Amino acid sequence: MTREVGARIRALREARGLSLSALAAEAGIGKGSLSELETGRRNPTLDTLYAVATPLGVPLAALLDDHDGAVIGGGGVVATRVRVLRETDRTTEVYLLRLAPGAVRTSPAHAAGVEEQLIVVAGHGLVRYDDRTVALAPGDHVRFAADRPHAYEAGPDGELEAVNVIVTPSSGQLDR
Amino acid sequence: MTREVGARIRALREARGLSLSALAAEAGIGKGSLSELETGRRNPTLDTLYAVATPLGVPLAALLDDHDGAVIGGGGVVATRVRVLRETDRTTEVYLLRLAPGAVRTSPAHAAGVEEQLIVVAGHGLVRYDDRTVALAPGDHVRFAADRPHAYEAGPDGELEAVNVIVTPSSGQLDR
DNA sequence: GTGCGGCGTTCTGTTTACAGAACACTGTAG
DNA sequence: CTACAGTGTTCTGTAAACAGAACGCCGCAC
Repeated sequence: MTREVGARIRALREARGLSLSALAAEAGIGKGSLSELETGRRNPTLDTLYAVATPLGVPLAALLDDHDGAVIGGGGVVATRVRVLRETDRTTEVYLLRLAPGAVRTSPAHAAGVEEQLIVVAGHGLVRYDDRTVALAPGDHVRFAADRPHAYEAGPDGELEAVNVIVTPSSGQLDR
Repeated sequence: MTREVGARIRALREARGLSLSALAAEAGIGKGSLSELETGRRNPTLDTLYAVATPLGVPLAALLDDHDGAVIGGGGVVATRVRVLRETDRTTEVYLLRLAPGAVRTSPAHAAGVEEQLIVVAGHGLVRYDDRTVALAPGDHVRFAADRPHAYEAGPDGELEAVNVIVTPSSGQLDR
């Protein structure tokens, strides 16, 4: 996570032809801090992130990569965010999940009212929610409330690939 | 800044009917940390922000409020982000600036290629860039390269209100 | 060759974010 | 009334983010 953010900052900085020292000076932070930040060895503070984003001329979200195409994965699981649609009453996120054979993706409980759906594109596996375990095969569709812990698990003999849609209700005052 | 983020977290938490203790437990952080974070007395770490965003079921950007309608101001200056349009080759941001009488908004140099425009809606003031000082009156329009430090200044006898458009070229690898 | 200015990294002491405990407060049960 | 389980706050020691200095490296001038 910090590694990705750091790499993104370095890419943005180099794209602008700025030296590390120059960006640190513009941002008003120590260049040692920026060096360790870019190499992912620091867990930056909100202040620091903001200080860096400003002279780079990008919104903070660009550093966090919280947009379409974000890749969240790790540990045999790759989740590519295909689409985020923020509407007044709900946010819908679409991911393409790919799990290596045997890999498990566990999710903590989301907020109340969050619903997940899954359509298997390829491979076999399991999804666990509540006390149920449901087998997954290509073409299968699952829908469940995601306000409890749940997990996806790829079968042992092949990659599991699936489309995952998460709908989060906005509970009123999310947007103003 | 930390104050705004904290307030937003508290609003999201209460909207979901979660107690502070419960959210802290779900996020895996100390409840003292969350308390001080929500009251704006802490400058949270990237890890902490991410830990809090996850059980709330929102993307990180929702906590940072890096979207349309964001209010950036402070110190006699209020900047309301009216619109952000992110395209493949450039990002365009539109702000409505309001400066209290005598207030000054200084900007550090943005990245190379960034261009700003200003249309004065009401009031009088000055804009400084390069070595030039240009007077502003209602209806006036200014356009300049923002890759050098620049400043807006409201006149002494009334609020200055203006539309500010900032165009940042994407320099290739910003989006992937 | 010797300087010297720039680069990014690593090192130093100070500040502070962190987890968790102790705390004060409120409502409910008995 | 006391006991208690819940709330959010403030306190305490530890880990780490911070600014800035010191360092090693490279390229260029001379």
